[in-house]
Amino acid sequence: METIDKKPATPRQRSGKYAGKAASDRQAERREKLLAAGIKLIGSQGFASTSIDAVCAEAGLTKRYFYESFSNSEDLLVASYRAVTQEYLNSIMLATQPHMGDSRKLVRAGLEQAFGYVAKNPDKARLIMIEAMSVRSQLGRMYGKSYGEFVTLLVTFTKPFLADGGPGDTALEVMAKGAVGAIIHLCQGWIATDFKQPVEELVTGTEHIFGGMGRELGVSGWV
Amino acid sequence: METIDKKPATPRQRSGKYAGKAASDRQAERREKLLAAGIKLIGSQGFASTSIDAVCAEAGLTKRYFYESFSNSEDLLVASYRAVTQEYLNSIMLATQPHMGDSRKLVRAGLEQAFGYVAKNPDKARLIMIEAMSVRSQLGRMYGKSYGEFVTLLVTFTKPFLADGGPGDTALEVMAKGAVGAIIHLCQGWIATDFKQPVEELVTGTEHIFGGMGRELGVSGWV
DNA sequence: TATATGTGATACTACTTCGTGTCAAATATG
DNA sequence: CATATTTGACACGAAGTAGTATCACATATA
Repeated sequence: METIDKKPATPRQRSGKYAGKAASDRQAERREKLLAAGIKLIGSQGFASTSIDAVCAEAGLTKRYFYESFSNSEDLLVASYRAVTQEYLNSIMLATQPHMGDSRKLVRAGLEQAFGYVAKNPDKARLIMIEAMSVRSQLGRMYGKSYGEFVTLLVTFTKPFLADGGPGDTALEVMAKGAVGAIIHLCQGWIATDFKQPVEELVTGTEHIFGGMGRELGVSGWV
Repeated sequence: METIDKKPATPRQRSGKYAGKAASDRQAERREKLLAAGIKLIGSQGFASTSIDAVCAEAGLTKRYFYESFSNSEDLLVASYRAVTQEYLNSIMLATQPHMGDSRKLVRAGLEQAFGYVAKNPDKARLIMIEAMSVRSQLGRMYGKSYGEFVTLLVTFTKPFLADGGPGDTALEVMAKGAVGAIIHLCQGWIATDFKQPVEELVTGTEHIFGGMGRELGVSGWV
């Protein structure tokens, strides 16, 4: 019983194709479906009451494929968070692109998109602004990465308009973080009260916050 | 079998006292213990991973007494949130009391306490600034009540220093909400990164935000 | 056609937690 | 002492979920 004297017929070679698609494509497709389902469910029902089973049902897949792409539900939340944050930031960058020369127009366009996106995508907004907080273990990383990108975006936008003699870089960074916090907090309250307040009021109010910061920093056009 | 002919001996009268204390006192005492246990556990481990059993164990009581004071764990979270928020706001009011006449000193004292409290009470800060978000059903109410009090506090502080010709009341309110959001967001990031950044940097940076708002509003001493 | 692999439905185990119930010991009062 | 209430420890059922395993069927290749 020490040797195998008969090979199991023929060890067939397979390309990995199925339903006309390559294995990696099918896998990526499944991951996308799960991500979309996760965003929808977490954003609408909350992370705590979204089970893996429910996500799979929404995606039209089974648990096996969930664990193929994610190791647990927190993993899905983090992935969803990063995907939506990216989309959010991109949409803001796109909206501000035409106004890079005029700081006032830049701010207004940016804020209109920052609040407008939330109104148009309440589930996604809930996900990135509220539910993301649920993950203690990943919270630090999240702040470091995605919110950090938002802050970097703001600092990048500001620098070209900056005069000398304002606060140092450290203070500038804190101010940018604070500005991001102001927007997020206003959105959270807005979401929590079912978007009752007109978007225009939020934009205008936030514009004043940015205006004040512009004055404080000596930005041309605001002083 | 229609009449009861024999009274069950003597229907004793009891005052309700036990261990030398009145019933309502004992009950309030138990509630306090549970609240303290809840604040400690939710603040340190997070709401999601804090079970009612654990809270009872921490409080040295049993589940029966939990349900005597709270109807479920969310109820405890809401109560904890309100208690800590109250304490937080009171501590800020106390710290600013001596500087009501000088807007610059007022802002600095307020900010030092706003951030100082967080550093001194990380668990409580985590509770009110991070974990409180976990309760979808109560979120609206929270925003309406306790954060609203913070905003009101800010508007109240600002009004006496206000000149004419600034933005309207609606914008002022949005600005105040934004300012609260800036502080909260900075605290969240600070907590998430284990208080690495020096508190002085946060205070100074936030001071600039308030300074800018002061300029924008035409507050005397800031323009 | 025969075989290997991908797929989907579902079963299953292990675990946790909630909310309630039971029971004996401790304390107060007639 | 006898009785009623309060307390604490623990038991219990119901429900939900995570993660794994099983099995029949579909699809590709020699």
